[in-house]
Amino acid sequence: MAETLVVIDGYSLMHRAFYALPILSNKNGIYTNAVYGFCSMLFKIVADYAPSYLAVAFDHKGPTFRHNTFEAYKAGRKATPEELRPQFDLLREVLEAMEIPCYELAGYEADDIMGTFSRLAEEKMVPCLLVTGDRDAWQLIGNMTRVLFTRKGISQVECLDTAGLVGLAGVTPDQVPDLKGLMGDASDNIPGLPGVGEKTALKLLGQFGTLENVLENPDQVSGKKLQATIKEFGDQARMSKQLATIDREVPLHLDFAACLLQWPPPQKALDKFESLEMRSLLGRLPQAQTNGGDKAPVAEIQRQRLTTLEALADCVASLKDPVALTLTPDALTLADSTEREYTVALKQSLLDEAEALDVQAAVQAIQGFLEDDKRPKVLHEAKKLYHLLLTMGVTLRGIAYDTAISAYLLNATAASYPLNQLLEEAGLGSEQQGAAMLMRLKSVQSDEMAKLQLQKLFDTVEMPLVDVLIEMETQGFKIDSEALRTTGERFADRLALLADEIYTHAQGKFNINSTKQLGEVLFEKLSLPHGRKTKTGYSTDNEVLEGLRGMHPIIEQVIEYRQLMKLKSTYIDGMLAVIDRRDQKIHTSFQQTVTATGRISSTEPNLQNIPVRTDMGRELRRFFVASAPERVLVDADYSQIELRVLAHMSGDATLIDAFQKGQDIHTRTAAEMWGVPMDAVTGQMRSNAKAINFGIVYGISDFGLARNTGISRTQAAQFIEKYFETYPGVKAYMDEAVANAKDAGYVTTLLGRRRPLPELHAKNYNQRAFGERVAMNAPIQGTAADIIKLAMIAVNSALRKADMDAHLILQVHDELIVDAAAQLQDTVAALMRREMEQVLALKVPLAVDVHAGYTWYDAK
DNA sequence: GCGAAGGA
DNA sequence: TCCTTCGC
Repeated sequence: MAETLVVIDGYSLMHRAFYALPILSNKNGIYTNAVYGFCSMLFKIVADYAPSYLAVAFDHKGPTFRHNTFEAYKAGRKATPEELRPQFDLLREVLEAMEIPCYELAGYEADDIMGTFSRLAEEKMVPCLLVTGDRDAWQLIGNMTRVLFTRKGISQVECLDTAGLVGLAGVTPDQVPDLKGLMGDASDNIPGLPGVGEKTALKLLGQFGTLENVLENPDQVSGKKLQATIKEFGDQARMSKQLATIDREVPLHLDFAACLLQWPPPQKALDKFESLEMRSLLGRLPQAQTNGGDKAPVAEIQRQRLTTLEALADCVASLKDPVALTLTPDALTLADSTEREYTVALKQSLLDEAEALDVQAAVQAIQGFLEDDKRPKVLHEAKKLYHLLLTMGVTLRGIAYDTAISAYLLNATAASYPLNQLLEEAGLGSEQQGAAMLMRLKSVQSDEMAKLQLQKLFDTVEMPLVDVLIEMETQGFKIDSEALRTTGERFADRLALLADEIYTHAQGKFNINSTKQLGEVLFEKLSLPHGRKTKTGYSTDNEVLEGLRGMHPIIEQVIEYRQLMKLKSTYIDGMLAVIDRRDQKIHTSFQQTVTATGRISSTEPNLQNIPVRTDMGRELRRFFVASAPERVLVDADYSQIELRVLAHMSGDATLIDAFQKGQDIHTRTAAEMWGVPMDAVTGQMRSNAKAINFGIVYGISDFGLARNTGISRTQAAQFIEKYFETYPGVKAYMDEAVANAKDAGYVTTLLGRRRPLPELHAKNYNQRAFGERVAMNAPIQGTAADIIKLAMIAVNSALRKADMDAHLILQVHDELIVDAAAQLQDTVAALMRREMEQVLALKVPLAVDVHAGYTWYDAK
């Protein structure tokens, strides 16, 4: 088609886009999903139809000529959602930048403008394509005019010409207003004939051709009731038809020359996409014009449907490694590096149920492939898939590439890594999420990782770690649930007693767990002096309560109540709730793509925050036991790993010396800071030095240090200064780390793990200061995380190589726990110490403490 | 500092 | 959602 005019119904398409896409906001908190969807659709139309002219028509706010005819026209429409409304102005900005004209006119709707456009186009013999979800526009279809109808969401569209319309709706374009006049339209509040729906209306039009003919010959209509309706409501039907009839003579100058489409769009539009974080759109523009340039064109994927288990089995046998695989409730898809995707529809799918295969059967058909570790697999969130397949009796092996983990290495600060978003960001669109797209994503990510030198970290640390984490999760941690339950009951009794005493002192019952109510009781009813306030009331945290100790007997009881409550609810009831009935074990989930620093986290339950600091809390570790009576737990933890890493990375002579001599680091720090011999360091001095070392490790501010030690902020700042004088190498390293980070926009660990730091260029001082602390701290904590990950891989591999009856079951940041046969206790202890200490050579030795015992309490 | 969790 | 508390 030589030249085509495309006119888009802006309001309609924005609505479709808005409801089709999740409400996403960009980093400035601006909602952009509808604008994005609109543009995505626009891009697709341009790609598919290559129009010469393009315009967007909008409804004008305020009444239209239709309201003069019928007051209630479009009454009762839902208000535009809060998240959508501001996007219309944004869309206009985008369209302006693309130099695409927008038309609207007081008193008219987008339909009328489209109708006028299409009349003009027909007069000029220019083919015209109208894009809208509004069925009214179907009446505009003609020789030169077609309607692109958004069926569902924005991905499915249908291009309708006259024949297509007759096939779809059973009416000709001319009859569309008649149809609506008869049946009405609830969404526009057009009445039509009462009791006449689509079926009756179509029947009548089939018989009489037009609405007028129907109204003039009511007696020829079958059915007494219908005849009466037609006689009584004839005028209403005429008016309804009139309302539904599009005005093709809008008094508006429609300038085709102004609609001449620029493609690719001008640079200012590309900048606009960039600023709105719609970079993926850029990748869909013609090659020569893109900014970055090297995005692969999104080629068509050839899909092949597999409908038998035999075909599925043949398929995996024929695919070249590595093989990408996705499994959703709807479908199993497979692909290798060729551009073909094999799809198996699954039973749960509502569509094609007859032809669909059973998941279990499909998985079993390729069990050999799934369990073959010699067949590398590309997956998204592989660990999740592993557990899913395990419930079907299949052990997933050969996990070679996880796109979620790759995305995490490329940007560790994202909130999550959903596949559709990754595809979108990679410029691959978000609609198709099968194995072929997964394969393409891998290739985009691999290029990115190569550029950022993350390949080695990915291949030698993160991917091998997946198998280790899987094994740990599968092994689980045995719990003495009987004893745990008994203790829970004891705690409950004690809590009830405490509550009673607290109520007596408060002269009345209240909810002690409610900080609001507790604050009111303490600071209003009992008139105790209140300290800090939070946003919503008095602060009642432990620090405040400790300050009130001795002022009222209720205080100590509240403190004890708080502690017991925490222990009972989180650690007793919380653990009891997640013990696997089959094996009396807790199987935590390790998250590999969550923390900004590179640590792993543990959920459902969190086994990385089991109490150890207080005596009562530590007692709970007695319920975490070896998996059988003749077995033991071997617990190995790195001593001061972060400070050792700091010594290595900063090269500070004093710090290195301290560790090489195996000295107590806090005592040495105190001795250096106050210029006294180590044996003259008092408990207070050591404890202050410890607080500063703690602050260095966790990147706290002078403000935070002051809070933790109870000294003033100024004094804390002086302490920090003094620390830096003591360790000038550390000071120099920290300064350089911040300067480098400001320059590069990110920091890295020893193994090259990256953390982006946009905060460093924030206008706000606090944000910037925060960024600086992160720049100093993240490489330290992140490197420590790298090291223990290496250690996990090394320990696991050594245990497996020696085929020992011993398994890693837990990691707590600087600590690894192995469940082992009792006779292996010393062997395993030695193995763990060796592997952990030797995993990486630093300028200072890595020291590991190892303990063993039947319970976790005894193994510390 | 980070992350997980419970309770209101 | 906020507050609090547990670990590293």
